[in-house]
Amino acid sequence: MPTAPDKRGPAPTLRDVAARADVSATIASRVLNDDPSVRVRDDTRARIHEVAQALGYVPNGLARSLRKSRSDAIGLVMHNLASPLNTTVLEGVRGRCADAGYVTLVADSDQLTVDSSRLRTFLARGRLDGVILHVGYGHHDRLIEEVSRHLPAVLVNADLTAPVPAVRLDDTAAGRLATSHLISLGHTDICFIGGPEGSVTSLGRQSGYEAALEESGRQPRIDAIRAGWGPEDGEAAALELLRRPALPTAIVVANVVTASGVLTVLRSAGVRVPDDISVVAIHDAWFAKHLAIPLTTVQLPLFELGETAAGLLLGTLAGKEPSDRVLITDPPPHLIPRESTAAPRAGAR
Amino acid sequence: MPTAPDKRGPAPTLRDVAARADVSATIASRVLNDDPSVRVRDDTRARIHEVAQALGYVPNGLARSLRKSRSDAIGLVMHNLASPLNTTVLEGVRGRCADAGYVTLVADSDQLTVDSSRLRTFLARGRLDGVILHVGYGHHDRLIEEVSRHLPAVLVNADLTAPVPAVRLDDTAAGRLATSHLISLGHTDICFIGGPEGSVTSLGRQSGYEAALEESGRQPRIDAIRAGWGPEDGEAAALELLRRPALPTAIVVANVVTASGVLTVLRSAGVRVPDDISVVAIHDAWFAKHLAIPLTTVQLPLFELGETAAGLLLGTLAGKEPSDRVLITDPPPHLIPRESTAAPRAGAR
DNA sequence: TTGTAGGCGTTATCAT
DNA sequence: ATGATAACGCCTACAA
Repeated sequence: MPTAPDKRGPAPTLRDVAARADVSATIASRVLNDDPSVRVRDDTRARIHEVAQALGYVPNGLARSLRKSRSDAIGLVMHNLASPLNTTVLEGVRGRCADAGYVTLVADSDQLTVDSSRLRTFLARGRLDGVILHVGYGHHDRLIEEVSRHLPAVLVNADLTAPVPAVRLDDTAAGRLATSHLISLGHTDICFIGGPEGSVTSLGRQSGYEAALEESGRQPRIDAIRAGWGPEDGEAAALELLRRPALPTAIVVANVVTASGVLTVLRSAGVRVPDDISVVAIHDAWFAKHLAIPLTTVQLPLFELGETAAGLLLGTLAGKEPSDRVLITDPPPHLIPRESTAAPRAGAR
Repeated sequence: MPTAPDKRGPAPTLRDVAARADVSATIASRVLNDDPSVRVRDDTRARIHEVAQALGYVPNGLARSLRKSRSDAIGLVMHNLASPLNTTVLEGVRGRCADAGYVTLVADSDQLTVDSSRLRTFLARGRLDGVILHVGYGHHDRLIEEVSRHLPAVLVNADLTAPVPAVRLDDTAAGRLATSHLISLGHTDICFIGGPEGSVTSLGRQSGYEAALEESGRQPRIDAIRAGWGPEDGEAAALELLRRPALPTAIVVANVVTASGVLTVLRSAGVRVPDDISVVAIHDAWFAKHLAIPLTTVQLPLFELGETAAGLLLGTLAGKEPSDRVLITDPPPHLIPRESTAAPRAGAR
């Protein structure tokens, strides 16, 4: 057990260590930081480490950062942390940063937008070396502009073409995969339930859906409903569908969370999945198999998305010239078949 | 639009502002910080603000923190961020801290435990004013000891009695509420599916379950299964139940995530909920209504848990003497009835 | 092989 | 009403 310095009294500084070890602060600093260009006698080195240990010396990160003008900290501005999808991205970011010796500060994009003093607190110069922005589909242009003016920044799944490096998932490929899965089961009457108005993520998935339909040849019918990313948006969209004279035989939902609501509404309406209608959603998550009916999904590399964004930022900080637009194609979208998709009923159109 | 300082060249410092405004750094500092004890001519004050604005001056948080020896940052060491339950706690913490002008650094407890150099990076003296530890049921005594030796700390739902302030939910009340709901529906043969071995959270909920049974009078049968907090633990527990010669008429599951797995397995086994068996779980979450069957839950104030923990820590930092053990009883556990609970079948025991 | 001195940007104390 | 100075703790030329 290391000797506890006990929380009484001020924490020992480098000079305390140096004094006790009978060397100058310079030597102590260089030895403790494993500076290879310093040559000290082995016993001196040992003594310094010993004293540091005994005193429970912990270097002051603030002073170090001030001196080196880098904080080894990055900021993550995140939209909707309640979504497990976003949490996965966060984990990817945090993991990669930790590997590189960086710590991660988390902020909520909505709060930062509402209260500009919070933004300033967060951006307080020196505290952050860079920022990753995952701000959703809202109108955060202003926030992005403000942040990227102060610090190196990377955008994740951003909906706008800002002059800032950005990382995206391959939404088109995902939409195409989901749709062609249905087509290969024999479906032709397929509806797309998308995200909110103006979301390029949703638009990308929709264009994949359309592409797959067109490639299938047979006079496809494009049928897209705008919804949102929440479960209640899925409920609303499903309700809208139910008001129609006839249901399509299959649905592609742009998001697994939205799909949760779709399935629940279909169930309470007595519509059987997949007998009456097939459903496939984009993004996999732990709960997909536990929904009203185990949901067939297209898995996208969310964790890698976070890692890539972090890697890009860290690279920039290390002086590399960043590619300003990255599309994550590896691993590619991956279909996870469960029970919500099947061939259309014999009688169905 | 504020004049952009452009990212070229070093950021302006307080001295730059002072020089341009033709005052000393002292005055500039005090004016910009609204020090009430400084009396300057209005035009001087205006000039300083103007220059700061024009230069795009942003104070350096590092230097300020170093000088004041406080960073206005707290650390959150979190276990299993993948769980939406934990995310809610995080949001509570982050929200309360942001209100108080603090930023939040997030770390993963497992990583911190595995790699001691990461712990040191995270704790780097000066960077954090305090730490909130939400480390789950694992054996993190060592981590907790280490952290709390360096910094003021608050524990959340911790499983051990450490000499550190701690905040807990009222697990006993939750377990009791869930169970008495079933009892009032007429159930007597009720099984409890708990969390992992040694979790005091689970133990607390179980003791509430037992208390409710005992209070019901009629020769209760205690029947508890140890499981875990993940959906797959719920699946395993349900499978175990299905191997029995006879099923109980109702189940209390200690966690809504675990319950997801329970419901899914019951469904694939053809056991109807709530006709054949009722299920109630502790903790509410957005997905509860979207599961194999909409799940009756007992809602606990997770967000408030985070807020309270943060409040306690911030209070300590402000010099208040902390109460060293807080049980959150307000709002009290709240039953949210859905479709997974009903009276036992007439024929049932 | 080791030490000295200066400065990172701020703010608090004391002086004018 | 304003300014000079020192100090927070560390790192790193440069000097010895």
